[in-house]
Amino acid sequence: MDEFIARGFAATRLDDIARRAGVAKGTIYLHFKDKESMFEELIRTAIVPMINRLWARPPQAGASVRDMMEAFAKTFIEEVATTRRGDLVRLIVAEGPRFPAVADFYYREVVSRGLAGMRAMIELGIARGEIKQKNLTQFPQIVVAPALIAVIWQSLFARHAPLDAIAMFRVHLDLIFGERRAA
Amino acid sequence: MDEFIARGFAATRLDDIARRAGVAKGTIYLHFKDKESMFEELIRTAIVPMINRLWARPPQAGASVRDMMEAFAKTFIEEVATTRRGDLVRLIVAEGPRFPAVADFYYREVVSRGLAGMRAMIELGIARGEIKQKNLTQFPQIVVAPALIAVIWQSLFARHAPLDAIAMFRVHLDLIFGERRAA
Amino acid sequence: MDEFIARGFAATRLDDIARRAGVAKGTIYLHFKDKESMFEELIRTAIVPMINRLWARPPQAGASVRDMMEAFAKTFIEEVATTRRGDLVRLIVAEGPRFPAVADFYYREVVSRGLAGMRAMIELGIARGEIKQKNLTQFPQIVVAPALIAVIWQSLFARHAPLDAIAMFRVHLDLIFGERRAA
Amino acid sequence: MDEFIARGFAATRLDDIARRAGVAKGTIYLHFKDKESMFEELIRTAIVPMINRLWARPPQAGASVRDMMEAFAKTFIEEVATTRRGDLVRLIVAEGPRFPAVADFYYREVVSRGLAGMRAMIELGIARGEIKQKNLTQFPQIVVAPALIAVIWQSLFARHAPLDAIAMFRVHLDLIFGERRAA
DNA sequence: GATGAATGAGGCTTCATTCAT
DNA sequence: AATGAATGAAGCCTCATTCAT
Repeated sequence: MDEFIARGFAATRLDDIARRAGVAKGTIYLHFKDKESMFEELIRTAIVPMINRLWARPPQAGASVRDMMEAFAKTFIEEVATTRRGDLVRLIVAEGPRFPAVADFYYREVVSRGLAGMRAMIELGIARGEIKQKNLTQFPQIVVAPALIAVIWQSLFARHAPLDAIAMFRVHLDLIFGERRAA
Repeated sequence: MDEFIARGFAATRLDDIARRAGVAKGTIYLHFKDKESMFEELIRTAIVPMINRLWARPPQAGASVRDMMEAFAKTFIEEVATTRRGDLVRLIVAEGPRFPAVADFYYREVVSRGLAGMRAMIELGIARGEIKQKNLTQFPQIVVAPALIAVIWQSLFARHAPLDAIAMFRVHLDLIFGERRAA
Repeated sequence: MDEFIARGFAATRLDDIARRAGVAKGTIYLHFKDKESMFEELIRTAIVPMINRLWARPPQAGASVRDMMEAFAKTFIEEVATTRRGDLVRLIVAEGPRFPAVADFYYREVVSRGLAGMRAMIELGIARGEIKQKNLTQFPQIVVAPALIAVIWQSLFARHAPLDAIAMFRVHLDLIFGERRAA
Repeated sequence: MDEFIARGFAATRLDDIARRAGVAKGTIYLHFKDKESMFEELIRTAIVPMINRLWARPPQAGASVRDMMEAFAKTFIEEVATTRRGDLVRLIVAEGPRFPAVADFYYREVVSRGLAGMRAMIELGIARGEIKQKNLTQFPQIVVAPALIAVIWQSLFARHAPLDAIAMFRVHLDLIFGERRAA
């Protein structure tokens, strides 16, 4: 997987994968039909731990919705955006159009579920009066958008200008929940 | 360019490019040193019209900052996100890490300039009292984030669930400027 | 090697080499980095048996220096000049300037060693009184020169006028040792 | 011609020839049928001035045969062996087997004529009593051999060990004419 | 006559895939 | 089950040759 992440599907050689995996090239074909299906299966299995990381920290009992979202964002940024898992997301964006099976799987397992969870949180926020804006429910993507920006920024522009993703996300939450009084 | 967008750098064959361009394979090498520099130069020249499209419609005289941002977003979504130019952005995200020259150029010409322009608009909005939240100035990325989401959604998930990018952006602007009273 | 000898480096096709070797084209690259290093390595390994042939027949115990030189020349002409090994020498002359590594190796392994051996023989000849001319020690090349002529003549002019290389060398030895009384 | 000498037939590009000649590539085809015939014709025309150089200095009236040969060798070494014309000889040795027309022409115009001239000189030397060894007449190649060695040495081994070709030729002439008493 | 842009055949090299061991 | 040497299709690139201007 690391090889695919570093070089993309086409530029990754089975030779390198085999060496990295510590097996012979032929052995790969005992587990996968060909390079394409290996790529698809690897992505699938790599996504699972990412999902687990994301949903690992359950919201605390008495937490505000804002705290929950902030905790979620913190997890995402620390566990995904700034790690190799973030490049996994970029890899999916990069190869998705040529691997519909990958895009499908990612949509089903990550995107739609993530958005559903986010929508639930928004509705809770509205119900509790923390969130004023009702129509946000229609577009939970908006809440997540800066997190995706962070992922892309990290691998494309970090060396031009570092981005404090957590600070950015706090400002974003200020938009949604209103600014906090004290820092 | 269309070939690169459709297949990515590595999977694109010079044969196809030549056929599409209506020239012989050898002719390509009268214009480009090799496949890599062709890719980089094509991207560079393809970005320019995209920039022009984006900054083509000047803000109207008496317009509010929100109107300006909405107009900008509309332009972006209509001229970029829902066209082949959007795939160009995705291509840059996909190949950027392996083509630093491309990422650099994109950062310099599009990202840093775009963010600077956006920051200026935010400051104007704050000065005019349209925008309450002062710290938004630090992260103009937040304003643009849903637009990027729209680009990615378009080419990865559109067939699973269509996304009304303009409506999404309006909701996002509601967060920044406060909800409008009437539709 | 035969292909390189027959056509020179540039005009030799890997296709032909592979076919002649009875392997697929790709197999070549399991043994050599590229065409150039294959050429250099092949030449190196082809020179070794040539050297062995040359130094194979040890000078007989009671032989005169002239006999030793004549035996050496006979070996060279029979084993090199009139065989494919002679074309190897011509190949080195032809491609040497463009393959310094080849020229270097040939100088080290064949030329400098050969000249050293020849110089030793000349000194022995002088010590024994067989050779009158002392300054010949400075240029052992002179002794070998007709042998090289024979190699070149063989592949360039043999069909215009055959050359009896051994007879020529005997005349040359007559210059060095003085004419023999009987045939 | 310089391009062919520097790189050999196959590795020389018509592009470079045209640039060096200060004409366009197409213009070459107004003068030559193709690359091969251009090579052959260029070699032919390049050989002519070499021949002229060689036979330019006529033997002086009262000169001894040894003086004549020494003058000839001096001319050859100064005008051919140590100049680009020497590489022309090496080029012919290199490409001759693949360009029979070249080898033929060279044999006819240079080799056979040169050997005939040399044989005449030898006979004169024998008639005058300068040369003792009668059978040298059969192999005038022997007289010329060190000159050819000098040419090859120059382009292959000069940087390993410089060779004083004129001194070598004098030693060689000592073999033929007997050593001179004083230097 | 001269040009040089365009051509496309052909060469070198890579690498996914196979299969005898 | 595992190996890795061998394969050969396919891609990039070069360059002799052509031909419209």
